[in-house]
Amino acid sequence: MVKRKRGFRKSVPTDSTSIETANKALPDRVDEAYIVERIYSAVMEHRLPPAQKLSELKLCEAFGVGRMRVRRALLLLSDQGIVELEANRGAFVASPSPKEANEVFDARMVLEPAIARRVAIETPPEYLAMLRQHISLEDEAREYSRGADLIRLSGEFHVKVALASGNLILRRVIRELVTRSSLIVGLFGASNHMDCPDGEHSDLLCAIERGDADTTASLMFEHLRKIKDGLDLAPPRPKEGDLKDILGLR
Amino acid sequence: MVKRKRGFRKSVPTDSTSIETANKALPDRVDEAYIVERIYSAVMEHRLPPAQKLSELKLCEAFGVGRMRVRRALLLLSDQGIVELEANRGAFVASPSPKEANEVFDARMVLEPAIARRVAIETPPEYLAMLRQHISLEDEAREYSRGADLIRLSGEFHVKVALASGNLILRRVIRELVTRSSLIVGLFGASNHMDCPDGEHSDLLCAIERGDADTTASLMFEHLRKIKDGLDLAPPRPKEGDLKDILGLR
DNA sequence: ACATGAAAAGTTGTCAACAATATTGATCTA
DNA sequence: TAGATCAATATTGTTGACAACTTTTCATGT
Repeated sequence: MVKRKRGFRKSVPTDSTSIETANKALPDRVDEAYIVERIYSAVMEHRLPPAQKLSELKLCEAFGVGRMRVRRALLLLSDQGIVELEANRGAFVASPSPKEANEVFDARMVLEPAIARRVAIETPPEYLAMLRQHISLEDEAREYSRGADLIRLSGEFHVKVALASGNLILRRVIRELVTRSSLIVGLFGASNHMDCPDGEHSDLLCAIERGDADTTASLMFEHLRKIKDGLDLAPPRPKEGDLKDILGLR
Repeated sequence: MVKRKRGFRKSVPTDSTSIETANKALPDRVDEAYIVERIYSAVMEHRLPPAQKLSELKLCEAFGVGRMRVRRALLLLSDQGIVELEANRGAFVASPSPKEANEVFDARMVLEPAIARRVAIETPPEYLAMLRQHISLEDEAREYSRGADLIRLSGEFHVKVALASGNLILRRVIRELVTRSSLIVGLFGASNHMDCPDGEHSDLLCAIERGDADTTASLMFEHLRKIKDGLDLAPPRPKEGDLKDILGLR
């Protein structure tokens, strides 16, 4: 019989796939939002690969929390397309199909230029400073070849641009899409993957700073198109049930 | 004349707090998504007013479901800003503050013109037909003064425009915002509330049909601005803790 | 009559046991 | 040995009981 040990929340032994790789002290009160947040981060940093099993028990131990909290967090994540729930089989990090990948980038190419345009038109100076600082973080990560950080920062830039609109709803929408994009890049990124080509974030910010709305929107659009074109979405991977088709047994 | 697809609804007397006002046969398998869907609809039709208590027990009875399902549905709804969860007090239909209301319409005025523009540029004909048909439904509801239907249809039009992009992510984003808008209109709508001024949806569709992207985007923007201007967002209602301020006890 | 406070009732939050399903592993057969 | 069959194990899904908290009711004293 397995006895459930609940409540020890310090120095839980974690394997390489653990989402607690970057061990942080857990907050006093771990709620669903916190678990969601941590899984979000792990996905953004490519520490949680697509299709990774997310066992309830392991999550319970990792966060020192009862099963209910974990299940609620997984439900929220599945509602946002970050996690896939399979009945009686459990939760897995989502592995988007090429079709879904297309849809995500399609949505981003519609939404993000509009948001960026708005930011270019009117933005409090403190947000511009934040974006500048972020870009220097990216430069630093690139200089020291800190790949994991660069991946995360590249995504976060887009979230911060949305945040610069001052509208948390827009930030939330983009954050969801950026996180899913992180999974997509992990799956379909070609070997020469430039998640966010070098100078483009800087160019974008320049356009924003000088209030050039049209250029900003178009730079954002092209930027996203470049990322998408860098993916290898051609072969729609067969799904489970398609074996019959492949073997000509229909 | 317009053929009404799903026309008659048996008028069943129900108490005012039931979300099952429009009694439908429950599906065999009621899952979280279904409950969420029904509450969405009830909010869109202004049958569920802001701040309405959503008791777990009553929802369990209404849907013939265990408490777990209801709780999971409420969690999803709260994540989308449709419902507010207060610890140990339960779930209430959200009643957005003027600030939140501003944020919602602000987001819509950024996103929806961009989506509409995209629809104007390229849309499968079947979607255009769907939009035309929808407008005739609106006309019919207006002609027969079926207010509840008109409210719902006015919101649904915006969702369908997003759907016409062929991108379900965009549809989902807009649906969430439209539903929250429904709450906002219920709270702040002036007496002469024109949820969606008469001919504007039709004008918008015309611009879409002739592929005039710029006009489409600008019509959508102005349309939303008009709706927002029709709201009375002036007096930021005091919240709980502000009593001290009011009484000058700070 | 009013305010105060304690008990009662009702609702939500949490947990643990149980049921249902999936996965693993051992055994058997051709 | 490869494959199939079936028991053993592990994981997830569900339910009901109980704890924690809030709201209501009611008794008491001024």
